[in-house]
Amino acid sequence: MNQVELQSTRFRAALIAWYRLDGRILPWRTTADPYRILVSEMMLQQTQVVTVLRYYDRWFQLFPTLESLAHADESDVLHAWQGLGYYSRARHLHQCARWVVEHCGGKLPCDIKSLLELPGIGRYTAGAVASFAFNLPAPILDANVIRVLARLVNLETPIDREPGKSTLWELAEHLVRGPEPGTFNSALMELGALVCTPRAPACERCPVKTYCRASHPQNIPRKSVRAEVVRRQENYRWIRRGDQILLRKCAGPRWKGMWTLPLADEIQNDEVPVFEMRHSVTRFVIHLKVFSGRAPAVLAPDNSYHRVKDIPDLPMPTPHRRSVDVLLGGR
DNA sequence: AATTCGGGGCT
DNA sequence: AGCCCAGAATT
Ligand code: SF4
Repeated sequence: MNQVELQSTRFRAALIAWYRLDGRILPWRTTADPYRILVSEMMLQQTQVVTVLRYYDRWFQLFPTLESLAHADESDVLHAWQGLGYYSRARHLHQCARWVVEHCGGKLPCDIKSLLELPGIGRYTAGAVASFAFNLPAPILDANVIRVLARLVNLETPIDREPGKSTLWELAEHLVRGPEPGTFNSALMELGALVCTPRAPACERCPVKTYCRASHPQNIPRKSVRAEVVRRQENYRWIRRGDQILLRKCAGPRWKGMWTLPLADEIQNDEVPVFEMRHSVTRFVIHLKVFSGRAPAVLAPDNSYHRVKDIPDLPMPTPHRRSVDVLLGGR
């Protein structure tokens, strides 16, 4: 065994030993069911653990198996995802379930290449399913692992473009080729979540500090400069006809398949909003304003009326759900 | 390679 | 107020 391999072997052992003692018990860590692993990985994309915990268990009450998800209506799937954001994840997960039930006998594939062909599954999620559900030595690279590995090798180039990205993938690929690849990947992520944190890493209690080359870990990872924030205003109408409200079904890509208030095309200077709020979509800060309106003579093709009692069951993005709740509650 | 896609936790 | 988060798809 050469020097590098010897170091790697000890590194893996130290990290896994720490994880067994200090790792958190999370719902998706106490199962090897590929469906449950997949749902957790889809929900956790760009979403913090505490947020996912509010959705995870309820998901399986609604869709206990991959097959039940495959047979569900997209509207119900989006409704269960309501509030989590990045709704294409829900639509892709639904499409994924239908594909696997239709073409794979209801069993998720375990090899990376097949997993990558499924909708919504990229390099990270494929590796996560392969390693967590099937215990295969597939690398993962998420925000936690990026931070840990970049600091370990003191990577000072940007981690969100080449050649930094490939450097990290190769390192992850090398390290996972040891015993218990699934546990190792979990441990790597957990170190990033609990010890090797973004602002102030707790190096003094780090189980792999003797392997770490970062001189100023708080300055790593480095990222490309992000786009400037752009402010936008969006105007909507509150149109009531008896016990019904006019809504619009989004055709996407933003909020595709979900219901919002109908867009207002022209606002007169003297109109005063009946509701307003700010919310953000990545680099956009959106000032949402709702104006009272009259029922249009001709209904736009994507608009339709819905009874007040049915609105809770429609999938709606958070800002519009809040608008409707306030406007209905404040009668 | 750059941009888009949500929403909330945390400092 | 700004940064960050178990990323993927599209352009
Ligand atoms: S020593 Fe510090 S910077 Fe290095 S891996 Fe551990 S926590 Fe992160």
